[in-house]
Amino acid sequence: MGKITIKDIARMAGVSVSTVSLVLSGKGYVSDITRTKVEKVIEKYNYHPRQSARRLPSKLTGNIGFIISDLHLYGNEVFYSRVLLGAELEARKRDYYVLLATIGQSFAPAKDTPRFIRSHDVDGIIIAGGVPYELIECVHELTIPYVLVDFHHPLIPSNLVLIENYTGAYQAVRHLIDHGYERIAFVGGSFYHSSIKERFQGYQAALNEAGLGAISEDQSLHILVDEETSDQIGYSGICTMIDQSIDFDAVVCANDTTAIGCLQALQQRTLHVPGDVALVGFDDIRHAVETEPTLTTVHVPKLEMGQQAMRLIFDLLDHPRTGQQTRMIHTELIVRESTATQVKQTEYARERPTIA
Amino acid sequence: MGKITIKDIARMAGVSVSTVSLVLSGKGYVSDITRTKVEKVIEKYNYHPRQSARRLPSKLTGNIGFIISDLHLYGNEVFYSRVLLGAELEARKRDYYVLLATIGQSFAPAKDTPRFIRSHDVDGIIIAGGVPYELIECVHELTIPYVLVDFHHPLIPSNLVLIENYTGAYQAVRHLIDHGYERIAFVGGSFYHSSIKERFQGYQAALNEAGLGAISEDQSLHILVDEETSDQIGYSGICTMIDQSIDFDAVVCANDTTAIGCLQALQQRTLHVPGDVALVGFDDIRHAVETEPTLTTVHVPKLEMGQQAMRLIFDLLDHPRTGQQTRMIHTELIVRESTATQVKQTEYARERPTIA
DNA sequence: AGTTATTATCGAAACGTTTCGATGTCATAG
DNA sequence: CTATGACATCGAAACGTTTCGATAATAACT
Repeated sequence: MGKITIKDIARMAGVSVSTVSLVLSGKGYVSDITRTKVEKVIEKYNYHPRQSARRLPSKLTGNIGFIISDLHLYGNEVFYSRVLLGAELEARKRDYYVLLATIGQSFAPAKDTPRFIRSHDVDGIIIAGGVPYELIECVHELTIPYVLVDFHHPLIPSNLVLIENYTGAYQAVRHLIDHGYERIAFVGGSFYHSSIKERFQGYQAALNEAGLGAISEDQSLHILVDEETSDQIGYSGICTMIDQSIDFDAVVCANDTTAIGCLQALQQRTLHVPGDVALVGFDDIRHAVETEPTLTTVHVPKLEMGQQAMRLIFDLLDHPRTGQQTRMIHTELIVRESTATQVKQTEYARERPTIA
Repeated sequence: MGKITIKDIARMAGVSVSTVSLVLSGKGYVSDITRTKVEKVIEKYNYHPRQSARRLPSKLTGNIGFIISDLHLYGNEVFYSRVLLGAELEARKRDYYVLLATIGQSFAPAKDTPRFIRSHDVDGIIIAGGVPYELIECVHELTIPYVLVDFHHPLIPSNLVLIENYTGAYQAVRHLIDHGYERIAFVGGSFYHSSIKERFQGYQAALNEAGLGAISEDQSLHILVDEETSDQIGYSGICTMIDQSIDFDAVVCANDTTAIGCLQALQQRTLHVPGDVALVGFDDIRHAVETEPTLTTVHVPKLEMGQQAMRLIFDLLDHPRTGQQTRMIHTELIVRESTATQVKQTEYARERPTIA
């Protein structure tokens, strides 16, 4: 059974190949009679045009490359997997495919360049999360549009999809202050990832504005380790502060994973959350509702980030002369048990998978 | 800058298009002089043939579809993300791309069929983890090869990549028995996923063989909830057993996620692991080394599973007349703190990301 | 010297689409 | 009655490769 082609359909419908193509694309003029006739044959043989043939005459490939650090995709966080899903959902609408490439921590342009770039197999590129700057520089040289999600290069202007980290952290700290907490610590990883830095700045701003400038400048309350943000950092951060008899009544974390590390350390040192210490995360990963107590955190709509990134790519494809764009994704504080003593009740993650 | 084509290369090297193609593919006869000349031009202009054009004459697309339940990909487990990475690594070697599709818990053939199947855009399909049987039935109807990873249909014979669940669980239980544990419980989820059933059977076999048949048949020691295996099941399973005053000194879990749920419950009820109760997981997910205590578990090489699946697809593509194949992936017991009281030391996950 | 292999190169067809321009048909307006 | 324009259909070129068969030159046999 050799695959059915447009020629077969044309023959069986008694029309020319071009007419079938016209029906397929909905362009040009086709009479209703002919259209129905052709559609019936297409339906009957379950014909679908072959992409590779379809893409040849047009200069496009119908693919978008999605690049992510292996560390981000295969670490504990499901964060970027959901961004990927969002991108895929959006791509689907335009019949585009997403090609995935992971990239290590170091980057050598010749060797590590994702092959879909070398083979001209994508019409656009999405880069999610922190990656080596060299990669961005390399992609910037290309003639195809690209979008950075939750990251950016300090010098190169790019199309961006960013989280409102500053506001999110600000609101989290504000919430703590409103509930009477004062000695609020911050635990996080490397500022290489600008999101972390912005969260820290939002934390400082809220303190300053509440007249707690002393706290915002008290370095003994700031655990800022220069490595990838992780639960390890949270765990050891808390241990350090306790061992050094630092006085704190709340902890704001760079992300949920860190917060979970903090939680473990606090519980191991028999400190009660939120009784002795309140705890706030960031991201609202699924795990945040599975801890005991559940975690107050700043919700980040991951799916939406992926969708926005893909839409931005399409916009750039449709309007090549557009300038650089930045799209902000807004966040929302989700108050759970780790900052408030309430009646416990089963709660589910805010973001349910969208099936399509 | 219109893209460079094979024609441009031919012109600049002063040879025919076919000769350039010959150089590219390494087939046929080309003199060393010509070859070097052509290669130099290719190098100079950084020419790479366009896939869509390349794939047209051949009947193949150069893509492999990877289907996974959204629940598996976006749940807490990183398990199948690593299988995907393994598949991608292997695909890369043959210049194939992996197209990802997620699928919900229910499946309606017309609506939910991944679009790369409808559009004939893949040469083969890998299905990872539990999916609705209808999907397998649908894929089975197709004329392209497909491989099931860590799952199978009870009636349809397929090409399979399976884990040695039985042996793995057997060894885990054996290990517990050897260390004097006797009242060994089993906690797990639905048998819809055959891996879970096999693990349970391995558990029973080890007990029976050690003359502990009474335990292997004691249903009060078997928490078998008919839903997706999760940490919730572990948590509530332990609570149930304790509340009913069931006597147990060890727990074998259907997977690590469940074990982590168990651990939380045990610790909350102030039972010491492994002092009061020993705990064994399955899968060796990254999280297993981040718990306190670290988790004894059965290591499953996830990357290798993906690689094997992709290699199997290629084998089937190369030798179309081959019969159904099943490839077993072997497991290994990793003893950590949750079953033995040892000096604690930092340990890293066994499976480091392979960067390529 | 003549036949046959082997090596080297090339022209042209083929792959399955889209799209451009040509050719008609048929109303409607002048 | 003829010009115009909208509608309908089609043939053929084009997209960038691979591959088949042709041609030719050289080498290796009788």
